[in-house]
Amino acid sequence: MREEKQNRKGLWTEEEDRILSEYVRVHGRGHWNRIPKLTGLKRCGKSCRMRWLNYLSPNVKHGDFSEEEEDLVVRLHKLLGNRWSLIAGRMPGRTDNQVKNFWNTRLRKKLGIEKTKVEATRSRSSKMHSSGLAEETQRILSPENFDFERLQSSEVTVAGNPPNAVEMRNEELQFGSVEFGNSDGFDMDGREFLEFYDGYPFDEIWQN
DNA sequence: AATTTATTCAACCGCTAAGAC
DNA sequence: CGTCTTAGCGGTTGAATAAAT
Repeated sequence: MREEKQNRKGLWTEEEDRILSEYVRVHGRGHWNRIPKLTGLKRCGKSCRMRWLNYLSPNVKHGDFSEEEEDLVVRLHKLLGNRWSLIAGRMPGRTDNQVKNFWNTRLRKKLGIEKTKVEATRSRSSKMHSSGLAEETQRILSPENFDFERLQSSEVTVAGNPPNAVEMRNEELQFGSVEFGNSDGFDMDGREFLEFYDGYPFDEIWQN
């Protein structure tokens, strides 16, 4: 018995957006795959979740990235690699998808970055929680790979409020201790470095 | 003006972690 | 414990649009 529950794919129509927005307004976010049943929307839960988080949510900022945002993406990518969600978590109003697209289409070209080298593709949290981030941070912060003078002589400004960790649950994030340039007596852990790096008190960012 | 080629980015897919039961 | 469901991440695709020919 082939039920006719063929879900739609492709771009969302205004009507579909309206239905999804109304559902979220009434029921809140979550339990996305109830939506097709409750609303008759011909979209799978995963698609609904994505559409809300990346487009319909009022937290999402639309339009081109500003100069400041671009600068921040460059810096954070240098520090964190292709961890788009982490980067987006530090960019108010921007989603991981937006950051990823922006990097791959505009910045990669602009910065003259060739193919995908063996670049920090840390897939996912298990690695972030354990030694993965510490290792990666070590690598990036090593004197060969990082220009501290340039970093220290520049200012980081971010429009809007400090990014919060809502929907990200990054408060569990832990940074391994990082030592670099023992010769110049530079010594901070990853947490201290991030504070230094973008000028926000760590707790302000990572605890909601 | 028509056709081809390149660019953009919304959306998809597979996979994994975490949670529910 | 195991199995099922839900949430989340990042690489990749392809339709829509723009630029080039």
